[in-house]
Amino acid sequence: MTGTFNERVYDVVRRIPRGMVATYGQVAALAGRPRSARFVGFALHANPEPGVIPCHRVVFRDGSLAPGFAFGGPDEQRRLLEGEDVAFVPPRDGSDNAGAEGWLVDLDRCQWRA
DNA sequence: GCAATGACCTGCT
DNA sequence: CAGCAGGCCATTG
Repeated sequence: MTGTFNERVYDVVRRIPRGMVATYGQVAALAGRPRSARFVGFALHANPEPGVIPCHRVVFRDGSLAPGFAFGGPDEQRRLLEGEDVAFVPPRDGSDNAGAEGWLVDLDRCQWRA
């Protein structure tokens, strides 16, 4: 189990500081597989260590969250991000928002950079 | 043990 | 400008 791409993803997500969010592509890139963002979601879905891996800090490239697949519900995910001082912004015109309540994370201010 | 799918992203037509 | 297809590793049935 150790030394797998999946484990590397958990390590990156776990390194995300509070109040910051990372995108799947970014986590995948930091994990060493910029073209394997799909498996990042798979890894988080497996979530072998809940409470240790802040899956709610991982969002899409657009800043939207994962509707229906959140650990406890999209409403809970947005609530957690707000509780961590994460900046939320209304959806821009022209962008289809698939997030919770149509609120997107302000990647310009809260996107975690290595 | 084999086969198919999976919270995505990027590039090309 | 918009739509379509491909790519990668691991987990589950």
